[in-house]
Amino acid sequence: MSADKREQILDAAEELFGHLGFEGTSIRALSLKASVNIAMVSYYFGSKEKLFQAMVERRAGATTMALKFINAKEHDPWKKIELVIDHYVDKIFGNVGFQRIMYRELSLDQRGWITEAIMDIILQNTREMSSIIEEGIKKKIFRKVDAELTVVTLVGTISKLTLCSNLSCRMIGDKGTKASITDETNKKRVKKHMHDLMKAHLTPALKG
Amino acid sequence: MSADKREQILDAAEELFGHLGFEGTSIRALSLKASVNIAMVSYYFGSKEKLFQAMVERRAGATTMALKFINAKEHDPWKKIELVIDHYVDKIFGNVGFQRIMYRELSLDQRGWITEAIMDIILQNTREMSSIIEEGIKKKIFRKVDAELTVVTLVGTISKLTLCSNLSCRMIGDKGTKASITDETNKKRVKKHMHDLMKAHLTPALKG
Amino acid sequence: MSADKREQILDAAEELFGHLGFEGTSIRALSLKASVNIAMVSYYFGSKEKLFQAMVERRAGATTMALKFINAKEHDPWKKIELVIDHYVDKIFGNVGFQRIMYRELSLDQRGWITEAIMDIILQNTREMSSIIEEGIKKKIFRKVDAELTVVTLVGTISKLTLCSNLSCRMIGDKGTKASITDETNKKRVKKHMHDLMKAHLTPALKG
Amino acid sequence: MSADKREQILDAAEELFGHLGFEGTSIRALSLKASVNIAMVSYYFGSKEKLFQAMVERRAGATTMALKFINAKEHDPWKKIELVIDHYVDKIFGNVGFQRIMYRELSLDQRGWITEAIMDIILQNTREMSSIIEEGIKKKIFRKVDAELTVVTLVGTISKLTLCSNLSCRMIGDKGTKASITDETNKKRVKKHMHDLMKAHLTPALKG
DNA sequence: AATGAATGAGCCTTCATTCAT
DNA sequence: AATGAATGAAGGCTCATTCAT
Repeated sequence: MSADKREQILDAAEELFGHLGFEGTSIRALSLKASVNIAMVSYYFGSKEKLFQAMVERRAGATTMALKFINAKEHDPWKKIELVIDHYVDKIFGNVGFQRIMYRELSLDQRGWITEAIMDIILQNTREMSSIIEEGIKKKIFRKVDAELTVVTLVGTISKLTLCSNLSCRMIGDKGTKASITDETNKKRVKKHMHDLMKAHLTPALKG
Repeated sequence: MSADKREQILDAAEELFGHLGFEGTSIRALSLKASVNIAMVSYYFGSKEKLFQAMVERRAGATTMALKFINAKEHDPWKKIELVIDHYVDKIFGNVGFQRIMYRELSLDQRGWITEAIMDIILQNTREMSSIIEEGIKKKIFRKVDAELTVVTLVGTISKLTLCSNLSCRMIGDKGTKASITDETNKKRVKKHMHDLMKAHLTPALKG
Repeated sequence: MSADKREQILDAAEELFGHLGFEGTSIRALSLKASVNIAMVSYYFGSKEKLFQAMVERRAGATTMALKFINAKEHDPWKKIELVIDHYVDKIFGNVGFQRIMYRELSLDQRGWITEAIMDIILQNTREMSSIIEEGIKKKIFRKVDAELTVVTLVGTISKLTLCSNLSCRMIGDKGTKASITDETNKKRVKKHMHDLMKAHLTPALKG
Repeated sequence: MSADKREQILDAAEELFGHLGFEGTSIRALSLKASVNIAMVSYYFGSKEKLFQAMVERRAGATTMALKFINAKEHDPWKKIELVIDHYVDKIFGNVGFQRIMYRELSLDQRGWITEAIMDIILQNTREMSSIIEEGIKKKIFRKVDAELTVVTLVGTISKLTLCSNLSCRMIGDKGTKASITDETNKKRVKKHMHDLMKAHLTPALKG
């Protein structure tokens, strides 16, 4: 059955591209991992590059329009920020592999055709975040901060943790434990830190 | 002259590895860029991997022990944080290419031997930062925050900006201008944001 | 319907083999041209080689026994030669594609099994021609020429024109016109030349 | 040494392309035949197609301007025709392999870039022949024949013999002997036939 | 009868590296 | 010290063919 093997290849691609990079992953290794014949990649996707593209698009479809829902709801900005942080951490921590692929690709000058696609995926979410902060500022509920860089801080903190998970594990301590950066304990800790940080950052200064 | 060609190769390596990745850079392209014979890479460095290692080590030497100086001085924690931010932004923004290489390498499972080396370089600095924050907390000058994750935030914000410079330019606005993320205006804006963020984040809450 | 698709494949084969050669024609291209499924070639013919064989045999059947009729009739040698030339030119000019395939195949050392089949087709006709000339010589109506090489001349002249049609167009002039080598005007010109040549070549020398 | 292996490859190319065709010849077979590493073809020529081109150009250089010499000399047209036939037969019979490659390539629609080059080589010679015949006609030494088609006859007869040597051997008899079409005996026979044919064809008719 | 999926061998090319000079 | 030539492995991809339905 077609759909089966196609998915096997896409899964293998996500894993291998994530760990070894595009150039570091051979079609032979891919077909071995997916337990399919080496010719199936060309058969289903046409080429290695098109497989990469298909893999990005598959994941992109599931990633987009995630935060719109939150922003649309009639919460006050504080609640929205809280929800956004929780949602974003859950989403990113739940899909570390693909995150790596996207950010690595953004840092390369190969395959320019995909940069735009990836940026669109990311910008869609960051713009939602920006608009929440700007709304809070306009309503005088938030302090007048640099909204765009605040989003960078939010996104950057979480990216840092997931992209360099080995490094992050060593940075945030618990040296003895071999816990993954994405386990529940860490997830809670990160959410708490982000809530705390945003609370302090966005709360207007007291008068007098 | 030996030293000359060695440096030419290392320069070419930094540029090409930065733009195309390790696997995406061929020794042929490297030797062309460096204007040396193709056999020189193996001749001087032994192999492509060892060239990579040499390039990392060259840059690492110039990068390490940068923040120790600040921490040693007898500033109060607030001043130290301020200095650290300015210094760190300057340093990272001044060497975007090598940053990319390091972080991309950390996200790959190829060449495990180098991960440790890179982590050491990074951890050296982040630990300095951590110790500043923890000192401030102990002295009750700073609020009792998650020191380690605060460092992640600091480092993550700046990494985000430099690693995905195209994306960042589109995130932080000034849509009309084609300004680089690392130009002076942006550098000042980033420093200001970080100062502002840390001020709000670390200032102890007023007593009731 | 079976017969239909078989013919479609054979037609496509004749065209593609003619233009691209046996090795240069892929089964994929073939099935696309014939608008049939890619598996049909193996299904109907067993293999690419057997399809080639079938195509040769189909055309061979229609080609053979063409000149026998002329030789059998009770014409005098001069009339026979005239008829043979006209008939041969008509036949060859009317089927340039297959001619190309045959002669190209004869010049290759691939697929030896088919060489014999093709040679039989060709020899059948050239022997008829030989026998006409030899009959004329025996009857002292023709000069004592090298009958076999005379046939080579006859056949070679026409082969040359059809096999390298682009070249021939440029050789026989009318530079301005983009006329095909096989159009009516050229056909008449070629027949006239061949009649003229054979007349001069075969007419016995005057005595005294 | 460079020149050595380059020549070995070109020699192997001429032989294998001649016998198996361009598509029918693999680089592996080529490198085996030439006793060089498989990567040397790309190293010296860049690609299979460029090797083909180089092979054609090498032979073309040696082939061109062969007949000009004859035409320039101050012979009468009869002597010139005689010399041309002898020279042409010698040349073509001495290089059957390359002839095959050229004519096969002319009959294919692959690699259009080379068709022009080959046609130039051939046309150079045929135009010399044409001019000789036309000169003879103008001087009333030759009969008023179709000069261009006469050249086609001349060239076509010889092409026929060399391109389909197996066939030709069976056409021109001596069935018992396994003699090559290009051996001395056959060469003489062909020259004699061509002289004889041209004599008869070009001699003006006697006046009444 | 007819097909889309699947196969493994082979294609040409480029790779990092080593050799002879 | 430095190089152009040479190597064998591996690269992505296409091939003719067969399988399961």
